[in-house]
Amino acid sequence: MSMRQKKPSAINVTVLERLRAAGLRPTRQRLALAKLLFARGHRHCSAEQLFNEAKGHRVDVSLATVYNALHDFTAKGLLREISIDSSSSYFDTNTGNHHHFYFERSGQLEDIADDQVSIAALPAAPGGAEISRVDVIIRIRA
Amino acid sequence: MSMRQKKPSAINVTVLERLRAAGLRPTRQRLALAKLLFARGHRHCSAEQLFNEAKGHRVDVSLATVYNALHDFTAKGLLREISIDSSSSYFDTNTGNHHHFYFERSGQLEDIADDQVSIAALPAAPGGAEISRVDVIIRIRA
DNA sequence: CAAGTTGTTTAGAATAATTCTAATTAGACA
DNA sequence: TGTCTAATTAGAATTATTCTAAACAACTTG
Ligand SMILES: [Mn+2]
Ligand SMILES: [Mn+2]
Ligand SMILES: [Zn+2]
Ligand SMILES: [Zn+2]
Repeated sequence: MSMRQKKPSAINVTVLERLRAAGLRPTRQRLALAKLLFARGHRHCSAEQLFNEAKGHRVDVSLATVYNALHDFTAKGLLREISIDSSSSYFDTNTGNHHHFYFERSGQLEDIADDQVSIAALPAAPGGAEISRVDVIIRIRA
Repeated sequence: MSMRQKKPSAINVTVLERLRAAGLRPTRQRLALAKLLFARGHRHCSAEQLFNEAKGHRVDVSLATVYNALHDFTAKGLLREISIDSSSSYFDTNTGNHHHFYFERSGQLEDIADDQVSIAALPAAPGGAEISRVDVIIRIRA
């Protein structure tokens, strides 16, 4: 009974399947990053944050790979990219319809469930163009 | 009757008064930039755009000054800064309540009058914090 | 399993928007 | 006009992000 054999845990299997289902090769780096991102609850995370978190967990991964993974995950619909503060963008593990509180002082984002906001009237897109999504951002001062 | 005396035009007087009213010294550079920004209709303008426009109008002004002016104008409420695309921020000459179409392909912004959007329900800010503003962005694909 | 193929990772350089520094210039106002 | 203070500027610095091209690893096929 070798100590080498590591049986993949439930969370690892889930993450691996998510990557495969998205058409992304489950590399060591992507698995580790996806685990950090998706292990528990929804989050809003910058590239730098994820990179530091990886370092903290002894996950050896380059910053370029963090950017690659975040963009690949976003392209496959596993993440949503949010640019609110021009200083850096956030990646949201919640890809469903929802909105945000933005705390101007701290730069934190907090989810607002879709049904908490009701938009009664919306103008038609000019020229009948297709709406890709509607973002509501409630900015909180201080 | 000297050709040197230049009587300030109506638009120049207006711009000068706006700067003074805001507590900003009406310098040659600020007057020229404010004229470009506020001369006609509302606009959404990046620093680079304004800088190039100034060059086109033979307004000799440094890029640092363009940034300084845009931030000073924003701090005094003459402009509103908008960060939608993480690649650069826009400055909006419309500082009243309104919302935006964002054309993902071109990066253009278009105003939506406040009364065209009706938000029936909004969650309370956590901890009774003060809402500084609510932004609605309708993203248009293609 | 052993290629062979293709996608991924990476260090480090490059890019680009923005900010900073420190020296010069120019409004304001007595 | 002279003094004071704020604004402008060139150019360097900063910072998030992207690019390059070489090494590597996952997948496929035989
Ligand atoms: Mn991005
Ligand atoms: Mn800014
Ligand atoms: Zn979210
Ligand atoms: Zn606007």
